[in-house]
Amino acid sequence: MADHEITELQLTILRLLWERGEATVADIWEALHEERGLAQTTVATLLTRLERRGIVARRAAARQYLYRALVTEAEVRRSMVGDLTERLFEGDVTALVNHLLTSQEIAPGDLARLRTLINDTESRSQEEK
Amino acid sequence: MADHEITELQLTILRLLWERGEATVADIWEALHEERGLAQTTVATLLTRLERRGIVARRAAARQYLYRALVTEAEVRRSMVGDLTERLFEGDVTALVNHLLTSQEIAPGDLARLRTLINDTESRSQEEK
DNA sequence: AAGTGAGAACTACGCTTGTAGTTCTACACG
DNA sequence: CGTGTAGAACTACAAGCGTAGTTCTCACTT
Repeated sequence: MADHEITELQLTILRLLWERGEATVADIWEALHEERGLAQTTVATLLTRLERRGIVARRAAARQYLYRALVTEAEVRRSMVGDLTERLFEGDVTALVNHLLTSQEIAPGDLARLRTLINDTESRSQEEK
Repeated sequence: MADHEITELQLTILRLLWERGEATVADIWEALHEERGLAQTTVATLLTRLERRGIVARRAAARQYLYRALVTEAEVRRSMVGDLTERLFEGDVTALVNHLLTSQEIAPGDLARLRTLINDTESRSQEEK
């Protein structure tokens, strides 16, 4: 939906929201400040900005706002993977897969799993007919 | 090599450099200003910044600098795809492929091509043994 | 030698990010 | 009823980006 460009930190926050459904600034901060050492105000700022961009929404609830994501993880993935495919491989998905096969470290066992995935996809699309 | 975060415009410029090997500001500008309507100084600024970041290098040549990329297309792809896989799929490449198969538009014919790719990769890794 | 013109260098500006301090507000408690 | 305080809102700041104008420099031309 919303035009993306989700940064790492934003994604981290979104992931927490997806996990929890709804969360307060304090919730997010608690989950984050261990590893990232962020201030609560930082988290609040981030959430406010995400809200302005229409990526999350919030509702008032007893003293604190409850935030929730307006985009799904699948949407973000689709959008980001799509962008990358477009940018780097002129939209050619098979070129991306080829890249994954050749220059990424793929465990040998993964090849078999991929074959299975492909077969499943194929039979699924067969059924749809 | 260099820590990335290559933006769209930067990638566009890099792509031109990869195509040409070396190019002047004017060359890049010429190739770009049709579609993007950029000023020459803009291109120059971009190249200067990329140089500062160690992503391109330049050498003086008769009145103008010749720029060339210090990173290869494969490196950038590896780095960017790797980042994305990490960010979005916790590094699980097969999860990325699965995503491509299920939620991206893959032409039916692509499935066969993918299978071939996998077979090739497999036999190639067999040979290496 | 002086001038001009192409290209490089410098400066600038609005925007977004990560980061966070400071101030405001309104409820709960005494 | 006054006040402390938690949480929200506002303000701030350095960096990097896209974008580009302005100034500087130096090699050729007259």
